[in-house]
Amino acid sequence: MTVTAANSEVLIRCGECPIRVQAVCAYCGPSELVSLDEIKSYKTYKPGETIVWAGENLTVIGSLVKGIATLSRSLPDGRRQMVGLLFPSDFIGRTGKRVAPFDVVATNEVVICQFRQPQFDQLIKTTPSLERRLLDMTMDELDSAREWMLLLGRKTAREKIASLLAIIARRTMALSAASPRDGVAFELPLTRETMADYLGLTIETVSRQISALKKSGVISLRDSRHIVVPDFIRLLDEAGDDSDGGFID
Amino acid sequence: MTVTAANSEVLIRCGECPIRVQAVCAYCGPSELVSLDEIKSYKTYKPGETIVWAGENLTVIGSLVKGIATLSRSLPDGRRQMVGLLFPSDFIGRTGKRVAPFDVVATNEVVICQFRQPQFDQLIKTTPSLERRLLDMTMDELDSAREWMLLLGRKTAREKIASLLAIIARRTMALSAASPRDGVAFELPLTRETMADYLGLTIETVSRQISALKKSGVISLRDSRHIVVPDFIRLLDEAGDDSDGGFID
DNA sequence: CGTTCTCTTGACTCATCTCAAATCTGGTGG
DNA sequence: CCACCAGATTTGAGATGAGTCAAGAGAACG
Repeated sequence: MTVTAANSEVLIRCGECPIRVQAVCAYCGPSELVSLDEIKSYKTYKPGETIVWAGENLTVIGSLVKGIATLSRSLPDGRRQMVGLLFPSDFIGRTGKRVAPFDVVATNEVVICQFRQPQFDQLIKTTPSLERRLLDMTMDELDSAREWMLLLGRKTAREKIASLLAIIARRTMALSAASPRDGVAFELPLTRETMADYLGLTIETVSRQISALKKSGVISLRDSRHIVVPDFIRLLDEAGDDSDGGFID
Repeated sequence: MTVTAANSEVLIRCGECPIRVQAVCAYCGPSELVSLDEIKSYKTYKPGETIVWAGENLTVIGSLVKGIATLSRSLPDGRRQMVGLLFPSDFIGRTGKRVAPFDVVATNEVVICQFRQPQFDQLIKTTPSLERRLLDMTMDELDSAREWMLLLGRKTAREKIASLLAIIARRTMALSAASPRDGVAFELPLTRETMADYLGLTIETVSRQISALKKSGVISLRDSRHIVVPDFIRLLDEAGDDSDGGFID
């Protein structure tokens, strides 16, 4: 209904939405989708644009439809830690909370299916299928956050890099249905700086460890953003997890 | 109903339960409590006992009633990271998941109000007040986990120690309604090793940083487990957060 | 009063950070 | 097409914070 002039986007019906089966609305039936349709609007954010400021009023609630956004938080002197990566279908915002605990920043062009605040809060109270889906998604995120805590607290720089590459490689493999022993190639959707913020390292250490993994033959680079992994199992070994634990699910 | 012989405990009615107003059952009405009463039983765990093993079948679902438990995960070579601390009223377990992602270990004598698995899964589907409370609790835990990621990834050893002490001090102050400029004294409920596992440090570094904070006059020790904080604001400064952000809520 | 566990402290090592410079990349305008 | 520039990345050299190894001091317990 209300569509901001600057950031408007083609309207999509929920029925044709690309993230429909995974987003917060995944368990909704047709009539519930109609209710959602009434309170949603699409907003587009430019690369680098801050969608939510930590400490400010949390006004944005919705589903990420397209693009990648980062969740992060900084110390007063500028040290920054990413605490989450948001992909299409991930939920942004929190019901019943006024102050945003973290920054949300668009890394590339991002489209959000944004719900109007009071209406959404109301809707979720009367729609168990919404609430259940949100609970499942939140629990999954909690598990990944805790997994990441293990990485941040206990892994070496080399293991951190290997873990991150393994996660991205696995997502790529899942899409192409390749076997672990085949090679995988993918494009890094992150700059060295974003990787550093994610892993709790400096840019220089990230760069050095990538070079070291290249020298060991664990990976090879076409250019700085295109990684080739000849043996996925080898990469997993470098990540330090049990070969069947952690990141395999 | 079913009470294990070895670990039995005095039965409590939900109405007289000490954690009633904060636990997963907080939003339940009287009739819903009756349903819970029918599928719950109390179990006691000894200090050091592992309540749930990571990677094993997740059979325990319930509320921590008494004691403190830790959530942690280890790398194959033994490096361990705590990913959560469970206090009375915290929820243990996860609906609809077979494999436990983390170890749950009792640090002292722990009592759990344990629900029978299939019945609880069923109950939560038909009881919105349970589901809503669980969603709120899970979101709070997700926020704290992410807060902790900032600590693990970006804080120095001294800041990590100060942050942990600040959290415990604040909880103590909240109970006694003391003002920040007053002195606070409390007993550490954790060993140096548990603190190290929590903060992503070694025992020796924990010990050294506590000594350093003592030498700076930020804290003083009666003995190794009894901390006195003469000026809470000073402690917060050492924690590195914005003085009004982060751990104040 | 040993025994055992927790905690502290010292000396040294090493991984990661810091500071600095070089290289590479893509884009812009002439 | 080329020169130039700004941003991203790599690499080097040195500093340092935290880990490792080892020993000693308390405290708790039987």
